[in-house]
Amino acid sequence: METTVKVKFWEFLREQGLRQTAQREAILDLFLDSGGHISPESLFNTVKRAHPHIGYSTVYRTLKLLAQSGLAQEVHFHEDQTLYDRKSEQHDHLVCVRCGRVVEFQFESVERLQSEIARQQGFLPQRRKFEIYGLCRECQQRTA
Amino acid sequence: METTVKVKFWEFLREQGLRQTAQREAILDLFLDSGGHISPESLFNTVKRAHPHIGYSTVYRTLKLLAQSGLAQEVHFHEDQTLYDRKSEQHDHLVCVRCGRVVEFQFESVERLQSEIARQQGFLPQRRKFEIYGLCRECQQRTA
DNA sequence: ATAGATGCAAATGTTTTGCAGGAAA
DNA sequence: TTTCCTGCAAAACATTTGCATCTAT
Repeated sequence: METTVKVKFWEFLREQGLRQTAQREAILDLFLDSGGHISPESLFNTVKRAHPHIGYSTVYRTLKLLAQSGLAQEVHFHEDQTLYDRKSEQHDHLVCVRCGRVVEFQFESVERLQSEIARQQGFLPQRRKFEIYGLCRECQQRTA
Repeated sequence: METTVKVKFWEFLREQGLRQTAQREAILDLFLDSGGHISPESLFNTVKRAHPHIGYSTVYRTLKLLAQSGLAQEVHFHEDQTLYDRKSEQHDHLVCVRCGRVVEFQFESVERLQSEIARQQGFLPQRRKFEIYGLCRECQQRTA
């Protein structure tokens, strides 16, 4: 079933007149394996094992393509580094400030609240960022 | 009443064994005048008028101090630049993706939703980011 | 054959740091 | 006077770009 995602990316490339390459495939595979929330840096370090000569630029460029194709989404939990998240339905995140763990959640009520607030202020909402930062269960125990 | 805020900053500095300087005062004044959401860059450009020899580093360092003192808060609406927002109660933002306008809002229900979601996942919430991106009223008209 | 893709090195933009001289306490 | 600040230039980062060389189509 990951195959389906892969095929979508190849289709996207074809539509854009772009090419299917070994590097792009390796990067896509790692991105999918990661289960989401991967940084260009760690992806680069991993992909180097299979492609020792690959450059950072190829990783960055491919990740941008994944974002354009709609398969990935850029997120910014840790201020100065971009992570790439697997795109599914609109969802939000809980981020542990100690261990960095990220848990996704999806609540109807967030959606409703967003529409409601935007309407009141005359905004036409397009997307949102809802991130709750705190301590996950494990880190609470290690602290207390 | 801005004076009160200023006094708080001087107190903070004194407690930390730090000093009150003309540059810090100029930066604080501009930060307060801006009404929030100011970038180091624009603050630097403005403060240069009164202090032609001031350096970027002084601006950055002072803004960090303001954040540490609890008077300011770093926010990241536009991916690659940090803005400094005046810290008041926890509040959230609507950001216009076209003109960059930022509107703050404060809804009891966001607070409740945050607690509810965190509880369900076993997180101890500390802070959040809730930003709705879209078109403000004016930009909708210019588009449609 | 031809438009694209790659890898490298150099450039970018933002933020930080080292340091010598200057100022607040 | 002592400790902290400042401004400058240089360093650090993450990310992007120019370009000559390769490669998928």
